[in-house]
Amino acid sequence: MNLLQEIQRLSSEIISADQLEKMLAKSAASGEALRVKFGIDPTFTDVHLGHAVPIRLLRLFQKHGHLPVLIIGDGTARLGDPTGRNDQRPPLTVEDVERNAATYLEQIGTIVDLSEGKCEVRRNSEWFGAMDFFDCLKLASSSTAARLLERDDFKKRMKENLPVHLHEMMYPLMQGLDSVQVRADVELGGNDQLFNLHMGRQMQERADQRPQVCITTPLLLGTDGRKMSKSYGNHVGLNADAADMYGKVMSLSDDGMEDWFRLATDFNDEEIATLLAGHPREAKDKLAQTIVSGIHSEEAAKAAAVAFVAQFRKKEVPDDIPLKTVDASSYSLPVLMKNVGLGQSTSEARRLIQGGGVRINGDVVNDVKHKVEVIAGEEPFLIQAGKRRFVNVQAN
RNA sequence: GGGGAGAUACCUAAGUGGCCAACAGGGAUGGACUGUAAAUCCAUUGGCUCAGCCUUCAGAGGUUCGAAUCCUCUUCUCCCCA
Repeated sequence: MNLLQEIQRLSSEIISADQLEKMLAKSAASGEALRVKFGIDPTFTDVHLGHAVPIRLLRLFQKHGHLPVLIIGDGTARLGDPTGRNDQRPPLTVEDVERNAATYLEQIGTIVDLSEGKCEVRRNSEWFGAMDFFDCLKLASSSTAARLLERDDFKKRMKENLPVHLHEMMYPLMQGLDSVQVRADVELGGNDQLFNLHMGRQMQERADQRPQVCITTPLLLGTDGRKMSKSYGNHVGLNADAADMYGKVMSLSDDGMEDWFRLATDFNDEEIATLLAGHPREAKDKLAQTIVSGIHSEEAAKAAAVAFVAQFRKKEVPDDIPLKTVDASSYSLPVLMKNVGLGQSTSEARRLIQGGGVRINGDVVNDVKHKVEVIAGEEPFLIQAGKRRFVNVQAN
């Protein structure tokens, strides 16, 4: 498989493949690396496996000698890419943005080599911070309302009578200006970024630059088959610990495995076909171990797999249970549970108890009035809530 | 600027004076079954010192024995006209 084919395997749309082919050929001949732009907005801290798909593609370019240009959207973060949610994002402070950016780079660094000369990291506040209102007007004049309203997300919201704020409409222009500023040859982005990527092309043309090739990557769906999102809890965070990550992948629906193998591992198509032909559980174990190995280590992945089997198939109690201490006293169970973090409120704990989901030292307790004596100097005892929350409790 | 419609719990969405902590669906959580898959079934889904009490229906006031429901003002959104 040549590079172009490999790129195509990991992408859903390339504008245009012909242009990319020519660029690659030219670059190979001249030895001049392509500048491959990828932008991220440090609006939150959790980068998940879905975000990793374009980053893995970026790594592919890097492996072939091209230069990743990572844009930290510390300017655009001020507004956040419009998503159609109508909740107002609280404005991020400079510190938030910096902290998020640092976390992002750390997590991205597990996939792409960020070292000097191998990668270029830019912040778009570099140019946005220097613009005054008249510059903004000039930026705004580079497109039209009709053009911007073509964007799916805006179109949809207009149709549903939801607000579309003016500043949101500036977002694609800002992202486009990034491309002009860094003279991108190629820009990568998720499926939903196509419009923004196009805007970069258009704006580069206006600035007399060669328009970038736009490549979008398929959306990696969450473990439940819906869009991967932290708010659905169906995501696999890149900063999750090995055990958690392994467990999350194991909860993936069978239908999702093929995509996950292709987009989140390095197996080739034949290997994937072979794996999928076997027992789904075995295939998923392979998938989970491979993903955990890539981000943590092979040993961590093996350990996670062993612990997982023990805990969920043999229903054993895991080894590393957090120990919480409370004042020695007599507690009603719901209150004690809330105090040790098993539940947000006593009402929630009460529900868990009534639902039969609470065990003390292995025995189900379904009496909400159950009293627990925590006595100084005694061995800790175990409270389990649901399948996977364990806490040891002891008097402090 | 003028006129009209609307804001209900995580989401969608009923409710137009007492039967409302608020129908229904989704989601989520717990349980059964299992491969922490899917499908299915059951329960729960504001808080608390839990047979009771307290705080919720955009916000602030008001009417009433009693308001998510009626009135006034405010904020926000959408539509039509200018």
